[in-house]
Amino acid sequence: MSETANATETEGEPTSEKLVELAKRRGYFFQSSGSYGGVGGFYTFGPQGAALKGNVEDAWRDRFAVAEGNMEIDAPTIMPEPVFEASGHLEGFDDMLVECPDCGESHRADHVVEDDTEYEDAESLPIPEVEEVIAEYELVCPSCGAGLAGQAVEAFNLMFATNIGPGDSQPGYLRPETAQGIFVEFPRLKEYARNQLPFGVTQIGRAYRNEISPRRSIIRTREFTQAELEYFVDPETDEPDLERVENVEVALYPASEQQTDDGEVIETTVGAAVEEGVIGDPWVAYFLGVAKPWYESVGVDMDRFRFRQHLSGERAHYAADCWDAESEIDGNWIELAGFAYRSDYDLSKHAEHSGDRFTVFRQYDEPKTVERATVDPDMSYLGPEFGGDAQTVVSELEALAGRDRAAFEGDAVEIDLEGETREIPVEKTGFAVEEETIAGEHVTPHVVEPSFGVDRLVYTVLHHAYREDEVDGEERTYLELPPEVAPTFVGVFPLQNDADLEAQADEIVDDLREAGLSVSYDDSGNIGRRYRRQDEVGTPFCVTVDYETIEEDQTTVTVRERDTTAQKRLSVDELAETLTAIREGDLAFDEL
RNA sequence: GCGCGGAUGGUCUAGUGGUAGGACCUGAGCCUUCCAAGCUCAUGGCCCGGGUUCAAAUCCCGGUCCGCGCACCA
Repeated sequence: MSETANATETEGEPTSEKLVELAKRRGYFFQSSGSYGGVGGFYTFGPQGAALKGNVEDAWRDRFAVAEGNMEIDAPTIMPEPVFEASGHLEGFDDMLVECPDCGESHRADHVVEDDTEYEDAESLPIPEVEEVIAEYELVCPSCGAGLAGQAVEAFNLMFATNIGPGDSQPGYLRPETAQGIFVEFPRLKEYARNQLPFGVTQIGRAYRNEISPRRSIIRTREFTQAELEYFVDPETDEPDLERVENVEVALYPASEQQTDDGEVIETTVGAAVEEGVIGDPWVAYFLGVAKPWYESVGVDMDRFRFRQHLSGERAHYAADCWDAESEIDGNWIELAGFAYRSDYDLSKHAEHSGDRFTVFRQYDEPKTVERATVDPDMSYLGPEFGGDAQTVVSELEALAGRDRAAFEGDAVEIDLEGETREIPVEKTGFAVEEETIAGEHVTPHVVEPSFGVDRLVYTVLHHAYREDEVDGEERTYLELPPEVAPTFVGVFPLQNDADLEAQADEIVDDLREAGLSVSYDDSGNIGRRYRRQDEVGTPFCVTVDYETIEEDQTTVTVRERDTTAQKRLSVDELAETLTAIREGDLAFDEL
């Protein structure tokens, strides 16, 4: 796979340019709203692209939801403002930009302030204050040195804002990641998991970011598809089953290697990487081990694939360890997925903001018995006695019972009420020491988050599948897509314009479609042209009906394989069955 | 958001102040017993707006979009 791949990389225009052209021409993807001049950062997947993307999503679902025993949900793309107040996107997703009046460069205003003043967390300052600081310190443009005083600082939030319902009473935002839709519904989702940790919830869907500068076709867009898994674990008791992935070979690029000049990618196994502490968190290691063979199965070239650890500065403060899956495109590494241990950050934030309970009850092996001091004050006494302060008195009594049981040993208990010491007869407090059985405790689960970018993966799969070779002296372009994800699985052709051949071919098309295969019928031009057409969209097999097919008793057709152009004769009766087996990966063309 | 470069049929491209040509693709037909062959015919285009001009696809300005660099990428 890799030899031809590298050959196509070495000369001529970059594969990306040829691929983008092919994608446009053959219906993989193209810029949206072209008739209206186009709009930056939005792409439409054409017939081939939509099928490929759908197949990739199905493969992801099979592996990360079905095979892992996780549950999939489908949440809205619009959520109300409080969700993003809790998640931190409303504030943290906001960049402050200031433009230089001389050279026109835009800079992060908070960075300018932090670099040249004693302020350390300028991002949290309100904008007018940042403007004042810039004026006060006479800060200058980092590029050209011109004064920035008096320049407006603009807030730029990467979330798309909208209004829910008529008027502007309820602001909402298009989600900048699919994850919040899972976190927000946690209290209900944990019920579906029967309150048992660990459990995982997946979601495949669109997310939106109003990027300042979308780039490089579908690699960085404003609307994109994510496939995310939020795996909820009990941080004290749950451990991944590393044995299942310990022998998976991985290429790791740890932070320590990135920080040296001649840092190298380490070829190792998941098991060894955990043992040697290269991967800090075993859950992250587990999912790296699941992801690697999966990426290979959908067509990512493993010679152009690695896991890169985030540098400490790159990592969110709550994340213990974070790795990205990366693929190489024309010499550049792009992020395909992130694997982060997010601790209880997300659930705690939503618990705090919503007031709902984002915990799971962890039952002790043995119930614990504890003594607890309680009060049950006689309000018919406290009310008349203390009037409006009665509730304060109750609170004081409760607190006192918790911290100083001995205070209730006499006939009266003393409490402090606004600096004044007051006495209350113990018999009126309802003081009691009770034995209580505690069966367990409420735990906020920690979250392990493998988060996949689907569009970038589709791009990588196409890019890594792109091939140029020669057949009988003629140049050929083809996509070496794995049969499992190829948008069209088989082309069916009559050898020539001939009513009998066409009739037989039609019948075969019906049979194959009935068997659930994606079939393309083509009877135009000569046979070679039709093969090349299918090669270019990556159709793995072509079936040709010739005169032998209709003359013989035992009807056969030729089946031609895309990558080698080799042909074999197969009986029509077993055609659907054989091709289905190949698509399922149970049979190889070579074995026919 | 800034700087540089670009935008001509579906795709790739030639070109000039007087509204455009090629190649491939696509469709119809002929030919053709397995790899982009040949022949005939057909469809289809100057990114948008303004300005200069008798006349603008061409020159100028603005915008949109694309590529690259800077910045950004929670």
